[in-house]
Amino acid sequence: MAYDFRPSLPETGNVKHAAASCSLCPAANSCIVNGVTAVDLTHWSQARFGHVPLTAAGKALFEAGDVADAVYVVRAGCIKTFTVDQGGHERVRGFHFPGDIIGLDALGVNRYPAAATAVVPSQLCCVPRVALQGALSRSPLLMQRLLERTSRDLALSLALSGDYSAEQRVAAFVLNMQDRTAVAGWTAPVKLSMTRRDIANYLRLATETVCRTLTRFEQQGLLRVQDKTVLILNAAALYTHARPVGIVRSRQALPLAA
Amino acid sequence: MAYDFRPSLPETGNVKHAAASCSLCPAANSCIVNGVTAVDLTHWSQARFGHVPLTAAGKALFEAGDVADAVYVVRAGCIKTFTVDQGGHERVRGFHFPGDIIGLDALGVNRYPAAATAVVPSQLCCVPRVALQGALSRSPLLMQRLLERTSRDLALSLALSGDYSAEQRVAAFVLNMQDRTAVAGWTAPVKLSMTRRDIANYLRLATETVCRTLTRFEQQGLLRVQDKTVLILNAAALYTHARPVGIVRSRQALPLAA
DNA sequence: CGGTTCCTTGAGAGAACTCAACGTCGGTGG
DNA sequence: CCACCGACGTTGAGTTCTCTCAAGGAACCG
Repeated sequence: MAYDFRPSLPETGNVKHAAASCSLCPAANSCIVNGVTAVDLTHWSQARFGHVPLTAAGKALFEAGDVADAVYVVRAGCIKTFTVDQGGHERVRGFHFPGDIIGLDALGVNRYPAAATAVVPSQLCCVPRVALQGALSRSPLLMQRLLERTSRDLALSLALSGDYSAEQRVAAFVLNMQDRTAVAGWTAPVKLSMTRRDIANYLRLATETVCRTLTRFEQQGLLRVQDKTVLILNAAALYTHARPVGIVRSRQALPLAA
Repeated sequence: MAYDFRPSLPETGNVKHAAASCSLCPAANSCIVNGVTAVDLTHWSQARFGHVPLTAAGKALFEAGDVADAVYVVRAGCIKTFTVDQGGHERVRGFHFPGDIIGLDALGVNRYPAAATAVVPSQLCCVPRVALQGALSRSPLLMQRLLERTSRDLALSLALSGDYSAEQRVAAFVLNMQDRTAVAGWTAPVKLSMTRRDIANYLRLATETVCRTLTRFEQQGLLRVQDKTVLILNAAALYTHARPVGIVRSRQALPLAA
C-alpha cells in the first residue's frame, strides 16, 4: 500500500503537546470528549497520540486493507471513506466531519475495510489502538460515547440502504449535512465541500440527478444553491421529503455524565 | 409485545435431552458445530437450552424491540427477519435456514432490532445469552465460527445495498438460496418457500418485477419455475448476472480445527 | 491563458413501478 | 362436498423515474 503520502507519526516530544490541546481543539464540542469529566478527559488525552495533517484534497489517510493500528478523530476539514469493488468502481461509504471518528469499523478485523481520503485540507487526531482500548477500559463513559456513535453511524448507512427517491435522498442528505456541520444554529448555510459526483455516489444516484434535484428544490423555494454552498430556506418541507429515509440528525444532544 | 404464541421455555428436564441431540440434529451439517472437536461440542451442547417450535407460517419468534435474552439456531424450516419503518412498511432483512443463527445483531444492544417470524413451520434451537457467552469464552473455535458467520451475514446485506438491476438481484438471490439450502449438490431444485412479495421486498423490487424476471430467466432457459420450486438449468449464466452483486455463496467450506 | 475537472441543463431511452385483470390455490363455512 | 373468499402469482399496458449521452459554461490549476 502506498504510504509515502502519509505523515510520520509525531515523535515523543509531540505527545505532551497533543495531550494538552484538547481544550484548544476546534472540534472539542462535537468530539466524544464533550462533557466528559476531567478524569475521563485525562484518560482520553493520554490515549491521543498526535495530529495528522492532510494538506490537500485527495490526500489519503489510509487505504482499504491497510493494517489498522489506530483510529482517527477529525479535527478539521472533511474526510470521505470509500471502497472499490471488483469492477474498479468507487463506492463512497461516508463523509466525516470534525468530531467524527474514522476507523472504528476496523477494530474487529485488524484492517481498514474502506479507504479514507481528504475532501478538503484536513487535520486529524491519531489515537493508536492500544491507547484507545486503554482509555476505554478506564472510562466507561468514553466507551458509552463510542458505542452511541457507532450505532449512529450504522443507522445512517442502514437508512441509505433502503430504496428511496432522488428527492428523498437529497433532502435527507442536505439536512443531515446541515445537522452535522452546523455550529451557529439552523440559519447558517451548509457547505457541501465534496463534489457532486461524490454526493451522487454516496446516495447511489447519477451526478446529474443530484444536480437536477437540487435545482428543483431551489425552484420550489426550499433552498438556495450557490456552488458548494446551500442555504436552507424551508427546512420543514425538506424534512417532509426526508422523513421516510429515517435518519436525518446524527448529532443528538449528548447526555452528561449521570 | 405479543408473547402468547411463544412456547414456554422447556423445563429443566428437557435440557439434558436437548444437549444430547446435536448428533441427531437435521441442521448439524450447516450449524456452527460442524467439524468442531468433541470438547467444543460439549461446550456448545451445554449452552443450548431447548427447542422452540413455530408450528405454522407467520408464527412470530420475537418482535422488534423485544429484550434479547437468547439467540436462536434454525433447526428446520425458514425464518424471515424484518423491520417496520415509521410508515408502517415492512422491510425484509433476511431469510434464515437450518444452521443459520438469528438474533446475533442484538448482542450489543440488548434488544432485537428486527422481528423474526416463520416462513414455513420451523423449529429452532434456543441459546440463552449467558450460556452462549460462556460457551464462546471456553471455545475459541466456536467464537471464530461465530465471527465468520457474522461477517458473512454483514457482507450479504452489504452486497444487497448496492444498486443493481432486477436481473442481477434475482439471479444473485436464486443462486444464494441454492447455495444455502442445497444438500445433495448442484442439481437439486431450489425451494423458495417465502412469498414473491417477501422476495421482492428483500431485494427492493416490486413483486411483479420478481415474477417477470423469473419468467424471463425461464424463457432464456436459465432455470425452470414451478410455483415455489426453481430448478437451475444454467448456473453459469445466472452467475454471470449475479457476479456484480458480489456475494452469492454464503456457505463456504468450513475450515477444520487447526 | 490553455487544459482539465466540475457543474448544469437538455433530450432521449430504458428500467422498474403502478394499476389492472385474471387464474390458482387453500381455507372456511354453509 | 362444494361454494365462496382472500391471498398469492402471473401477465399486460401505460407511466414515471432515473440513467445515459451530449453539450456548454464555470471554476480551478499549472
